[in-house]
Amino acid sequence: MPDDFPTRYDPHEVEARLYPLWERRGDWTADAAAVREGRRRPFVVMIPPPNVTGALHMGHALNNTLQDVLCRWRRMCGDEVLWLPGIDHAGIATQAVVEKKLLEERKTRRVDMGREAFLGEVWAWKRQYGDTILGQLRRLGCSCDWSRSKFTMDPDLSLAVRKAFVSLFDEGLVYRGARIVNWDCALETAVSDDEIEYEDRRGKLWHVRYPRADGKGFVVVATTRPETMLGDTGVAVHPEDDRWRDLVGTKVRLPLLDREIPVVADDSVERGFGTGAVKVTPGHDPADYERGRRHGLPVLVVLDGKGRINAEGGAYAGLSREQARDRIVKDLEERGLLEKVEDHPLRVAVSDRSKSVIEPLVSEQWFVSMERLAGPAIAAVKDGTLSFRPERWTKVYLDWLENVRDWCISRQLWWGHRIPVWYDADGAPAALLEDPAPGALHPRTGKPLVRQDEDVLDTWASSWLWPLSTLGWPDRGTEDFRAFYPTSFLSTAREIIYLWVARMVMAGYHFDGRCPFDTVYIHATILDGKGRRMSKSAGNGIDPVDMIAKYGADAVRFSLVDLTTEGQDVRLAENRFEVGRNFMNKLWNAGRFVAGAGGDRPLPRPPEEAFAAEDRWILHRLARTVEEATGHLAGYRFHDLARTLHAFAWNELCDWYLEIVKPRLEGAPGPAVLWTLRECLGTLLRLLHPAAPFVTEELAARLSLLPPGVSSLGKASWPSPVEVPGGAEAAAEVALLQAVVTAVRTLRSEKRVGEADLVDADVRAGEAEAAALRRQEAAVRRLGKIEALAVGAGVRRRPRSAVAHLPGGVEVYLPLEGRIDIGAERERLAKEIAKAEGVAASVERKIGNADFLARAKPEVVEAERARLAEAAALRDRLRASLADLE
RNA sequence: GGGCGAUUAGCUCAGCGGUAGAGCAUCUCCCUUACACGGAGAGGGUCGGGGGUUCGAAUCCCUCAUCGCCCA
Repeated sequence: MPDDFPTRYDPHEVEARLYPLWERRGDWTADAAAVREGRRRPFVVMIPPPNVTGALHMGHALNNTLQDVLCRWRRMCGDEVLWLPGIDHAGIATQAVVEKKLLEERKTRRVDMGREAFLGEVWAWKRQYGDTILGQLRRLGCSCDWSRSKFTMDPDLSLAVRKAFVSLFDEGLVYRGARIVNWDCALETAVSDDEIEYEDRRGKLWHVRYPRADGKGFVVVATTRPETMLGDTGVAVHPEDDRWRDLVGTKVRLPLLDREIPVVADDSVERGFGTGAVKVTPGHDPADYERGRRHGLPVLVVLDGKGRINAEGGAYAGLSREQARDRIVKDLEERGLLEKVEDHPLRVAVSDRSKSVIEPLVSEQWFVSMERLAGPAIAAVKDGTLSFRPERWTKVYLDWLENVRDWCISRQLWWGHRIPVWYDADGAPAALLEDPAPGALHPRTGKPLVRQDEDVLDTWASSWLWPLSTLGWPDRGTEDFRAFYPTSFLSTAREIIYLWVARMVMAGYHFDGRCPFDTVYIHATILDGKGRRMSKSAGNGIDPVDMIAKYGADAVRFSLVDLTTEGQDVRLAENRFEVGRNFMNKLWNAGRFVAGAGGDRPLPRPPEEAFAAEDRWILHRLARTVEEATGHLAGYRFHDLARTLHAFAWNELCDWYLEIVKPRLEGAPGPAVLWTLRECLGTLLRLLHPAAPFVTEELAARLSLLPPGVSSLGKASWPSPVEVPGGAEAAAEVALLQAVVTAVRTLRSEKRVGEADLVDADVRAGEAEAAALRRQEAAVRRLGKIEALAVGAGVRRRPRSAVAHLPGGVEVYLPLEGRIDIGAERERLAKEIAKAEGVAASVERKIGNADFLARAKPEVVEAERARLAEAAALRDRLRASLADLE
């Protein structure tokens, strides 16, 4: 074996060499002209753009592996594939990271340095770290079209965002207003409903006495958040609550601030909660906001952006939420206004980004009115234009769209797309496609524009345009847009079905009139070995880059593909990658073996009659494998794909074909065996190439398995099944060979006869089987380590020989006198007889059942009859064997 | 509170109406000239509990239990 074909596959050298070669050669650069001229069908995938702040995690590794598998496959099928990569500016997350860094390193806050300077810092940060994750995708082997890589804040994509905003504004679908929003006090910005999560916490329920204005005692209200009483503008009771009926329309005095507030009746009040009377704080509670609106109560906001009590809070102004609560509770207690305190479980809203407790508060924000946009997105799945895999995610998508709420799109941040709205001195807004010149006038009011809106847009306001904007929209006439839009396939995580997928569909329909993709594949969630989500904070993550370093990219990819069953979550422990690594090494060695046997040079296909039975068999199996693998890919059945290829390569090609054929490879091997080996290996490498691009490419090159004029496996055509004359008959012959060899091996192992010990074997079989076995005699003897093999219908069992009973009446005898423990043998046979009797009896019962005969499908009945015959025959033969033993 | 998913060999999971499967782990043997990241063989499951439909259920329906995710 040549030294340059080491016994172990070294992924790192191969990966480091091949990837840059592929990329430099532009193998994945999509050709719009080929599509426009009708030469190729497009297959377009938009990468879910990872955050600039991000590093590759297992979810990315899985998602992008699956996308790459499909892209590489479709490319081999002759499609013009565009897999467009890019990054998302991730407004909140990125700004938070940079702010933190500045504070730590320079003790500077963004407000101290100003907007311009701060944005300069973020851009610098983006330039430094922005491509990290894209580099990691390269290590994974992703075949993205890097020439078209995009960033959501690129000028062209920013223009798209601006265009989208202005047109929505002009259509009246975007509006500004004071609404209750989720306020993140740490990041000092509003966030959307979809960017918060809920946590169960232990809290308290404070029962507070609100004195009646008429001096006749108190109304006791229960609250989990006493500090918000500073913003109370009413007390509400249920209209049919007899306890409070006479109170409706009167007033109570708000303690501590000594403000008179009305008691109103509202049927949203839960009578069973506390005393049935609740405080109404329209400025700081979504339900109270609605109640306040119904009853015309004023809205008081008592917190500032950092969550501190503002001037409305009188003596409490300047205190944090927590301090204010303590002080207020203490003050109430001192005044005898605290009736009782109970433990009370509650769910608090927490910001996804900062993990700080969300403060609902009323503030002026921009909203997108969603209902009209949702209509076509709903229709798309109902009429089949858009489908989800697995299908059940459709419901999740529909549920959200059918109950969609308006989308708060303004963020009090600096990093992002600045809202393209200017105001005149009266505060009338104008949304403009281009920055106005100094002194420009408001297009509607004619007054000078004096200032631009300070806020930026939610990051999703650019992501939802991703398929459109990356291809040139708002210019729908670009070559790329005309060739590649709408796209084909989107693979993403379930948690962004609404955040991203639904919104992309809405944007697609609204701005272009078409659905942006036709298939949405929701990939598995990766959990740790104990079934928990992997997360940085839990410290239970497995870093894919580490795994690639340790096991190789192909091993990681193949393992992930193998783990991907339809929609099921994946519990991932590190040793799962050994499956992939071991398989890659197996392949490598199969290649090494074929090369060593002289199979590394192309040769013409020999005439049909040159092929031996095992050649026809393996080629027949290869054709089935091609069929199955193709079907699995077309159906997104990734696990099945991996399993099919693994089983063929390992359990058929390596375990049997290579072993059977070894003697034919000694000296000067004939063309049939070499050709068959090359055909199997070459086809297998192509089938595996989408999942494991590196080893397959390397082996194809080393063994000259690339078709003439083709520079890379990725450019070779996807195999089609090639039928083999006599394939099925050859398969039967090899199956018999396998059965006999396996039986001999099992008997030896049971009888403790080592493989070094050659034994004789006698096989009794019918004429057809005997003939087949005689043809395969050399292989049977070699694989079974058999000295002399006697085969025939007349073969009789020699005394004291071990016996194995095979289907079809074939019996294998190993004369091992002296090595057989008669007692143990008797026991074994008795056990097998009992088993055969059990099967026979149960099948007899079944066949004896008239209902079964009448109602079961004929082929099932037939199969059961055959099964009974087989079981009965086996039982009889086993009994005879037992009798022989006595 | 509503929805979705899971519960199959020691572990991780396939199978989803007609004889219970894989990988890993375990046990035995083997460094046989492709591979010990390997080869040969073996053991191991009343398919969460209960009820139903069916000639027949791990597979369909109902119900209970446990775990997980999403939404409110």
